[in-house]
Amino acid sequence: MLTDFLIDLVPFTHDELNDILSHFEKEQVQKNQILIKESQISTKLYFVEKGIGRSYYLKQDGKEITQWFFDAGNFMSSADSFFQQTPSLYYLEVLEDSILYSITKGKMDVLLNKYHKMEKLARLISIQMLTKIVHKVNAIQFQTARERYDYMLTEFPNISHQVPLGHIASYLGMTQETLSRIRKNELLK
Amino acid sequence: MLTDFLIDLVPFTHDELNDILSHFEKEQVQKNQILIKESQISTKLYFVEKGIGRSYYLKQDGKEITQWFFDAGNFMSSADSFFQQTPSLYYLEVLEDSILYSITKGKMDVLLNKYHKMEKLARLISIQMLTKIVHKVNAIQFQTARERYDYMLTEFPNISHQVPLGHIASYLGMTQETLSRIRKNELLK
DNA sequence: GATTTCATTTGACTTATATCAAAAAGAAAA
DNA sequence: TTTTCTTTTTGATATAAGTCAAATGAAATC
Repeated sequence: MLTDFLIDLVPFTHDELNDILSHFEKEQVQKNQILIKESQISTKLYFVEKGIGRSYYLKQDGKEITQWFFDAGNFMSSADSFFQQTPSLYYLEVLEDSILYSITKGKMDVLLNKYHKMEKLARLISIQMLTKIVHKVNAIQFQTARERYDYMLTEFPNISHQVPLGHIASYLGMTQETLSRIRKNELLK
Repeated sequence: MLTDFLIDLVPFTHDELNDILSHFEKEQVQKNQILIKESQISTKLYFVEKGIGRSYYLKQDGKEITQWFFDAGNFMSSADSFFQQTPSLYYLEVLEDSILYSITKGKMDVLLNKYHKMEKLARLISIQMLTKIVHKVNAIQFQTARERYDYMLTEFPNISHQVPLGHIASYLGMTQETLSRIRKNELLK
């Protein structure tokens, strides 16, 4: 699955691909395990082979705000913390028992320096993330709570019914109660 | 200024830098000129030497929503449209008489293929943009109208008093009237 | 300087969503 | 099964921000 993801973006040769994959490690992590805490500097980038992850932060009043969901088949990270080695703005956790492939910052730098194509890959992934987050901003900035939920259903169809209501509500910038009411009305439509 | 921006991110040699700069063109554009329209595929990436730009889109009811401001000293583009050659989600316009340096997609591809370091530069710029937009989402998602305005003042101190009120209001996801009232109260503080 | 045009402010009223509190439903543990 | 704990739903009320409309102010044009 990771292999497919990589060659879809950049035409690596067989040898290059094997070299790159050998820098990753397979990790089995259990539900609710935290991969990075807020203010820590991220040392690893993850690819979600199986499972679901999310990033979140705590408001002053202690409430968790989900910032992003990471579905299987995607990279998962506090991207700016990993690439720029700055303190993470988020916690990163796994919401179910999951299988991840991880690569350390050191090994990633080796690959980025060794392969021109690897830099290209990293650029393409960054732009993909940028595009996705732009979609989220557009959905959240000027839409009603109901329209935001519709965005959620199209952007994360799998996730929408697999994670606690409160996580989704905070991701969409609304309260749990509001989301519960929206879902109820959605059925009556 | 463009030169400084580039060498700050990647240590290009003198020759590399000259080669890269020779692929850019200087453009003088007038206030309110539109650089890309929604649904067009972006052919150029711009660097703002002098002036201010913004990206925006139209809601169904015809209202303009500002998506981003581009201050002098930054790249300006519909990034996903330029790099992925997909239809732009936005209009891109200049808000004052400006001086821009532009590079076409074709020339950019030449540079990206020629220089490993150029790919790195593009990656770093993409991640910078990603970081900035993440900050915006955080500000907008769960803060009051007043707090959002405070974010605006810190992220775009120069711009906050140089562009029409309505542009800023829609950027922050509030109405013009609300922003006007916030500014009034801000003075009384 | 007067006039038209565009941008901002102010006021009165409405509404979507938040908040607070409690009940119901579902899941996990005993 | 029963008990306990967690998550979701429902109800009543409050409030921040939106809408509509008019007034004021500033800039551009005659």
